[in-house]
Amino acid sequence: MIGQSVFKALADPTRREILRILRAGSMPAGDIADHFPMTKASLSHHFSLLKQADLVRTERRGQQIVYSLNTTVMQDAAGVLMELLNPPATEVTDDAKNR
Amino acid sequence: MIGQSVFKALADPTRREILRILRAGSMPAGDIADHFPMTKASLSHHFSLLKQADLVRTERRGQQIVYSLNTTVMQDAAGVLMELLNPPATEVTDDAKNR
DNA sequence: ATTGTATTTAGATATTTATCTAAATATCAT
DNA sequence: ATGATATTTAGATAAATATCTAAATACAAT
Repeated sequence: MIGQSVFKALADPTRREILRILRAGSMPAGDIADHFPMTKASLSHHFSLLKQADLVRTERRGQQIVYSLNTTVMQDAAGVLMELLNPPATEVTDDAKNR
Repeated sequence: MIGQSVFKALADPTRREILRILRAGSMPAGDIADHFPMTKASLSHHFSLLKQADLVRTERRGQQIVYSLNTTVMQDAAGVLMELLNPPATEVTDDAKNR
C-alpha cells in the first residue's frame, strides 16, 4: 500500500527531478548529484527519503551506490490519485433509492 | 500546468482526506470540518492550500461556502506521475545506434 | 440595528524540513 | 597499511508548516 512517505517524497521538487533523471536509467549517487546546485550531503538526504518511500532502490557497485527507479510504487501513487477522481462506492445506489 | 502547489497540497493526509470526502459531492466548509478532530480555523488553512492548488473550487451559498472537487487538476497530477514512469524521449534511439 | 451562524484571518508556538559543514564509513588502488 | 574516491551520518541553523486561540468578516433572521 501507498503511504504518507510516498506523498511526502513527491512533495519536493528536487526529489521529483531525481525521479525524472532516473527515468533514463540507473545512475550512481554522485552523477545524480551533479545535476543539482547543492551539496552531496543534501542530496543524500533526499535519496534517503526516496528510499524510505521505496520510490528508488539501491545497489552497491564498487565504491558507488547506484540508484534506480522503483516503478511499481509510482504506479500505485498515480493509482491513488486516479482513485480520488471516481465517486466512492455507495452502500445503496441513488438508482436503487429512486425505484 | 501542474505545479509545486499541487504536490504540496497532496502531501498532507488531512488534505487528501478532504479530497476523498469531496468525491461524494460538494459540501460546505463546516460539514467537512465535522469529519476532523481539529478546529475549523485549522481546516480553513487546509482549504486555503487546496484552493491555491486549484484542487477545489468554492461557491458561496447563503452563509456557507460550498467546496467541490476540481477533477481536472487531479487528473493532471496523476498524469504527471504516470509520465515519470515512461522512459524519456531519446534523441537517437538505441536501435539506431546499433544499426 | 442587533444577534446568531459560518467561515476566514491574524498572531503565536511547536514541529518538521532543507540545507550546510565537518566527520565517519566503505571501497579501491598502490 | 596508506591514501584517494564515493557516499552517508551527525549536528547545527534557518525556513516552512500545522495547529491553536482570539478576533474579524460576511450573511441571515428577527
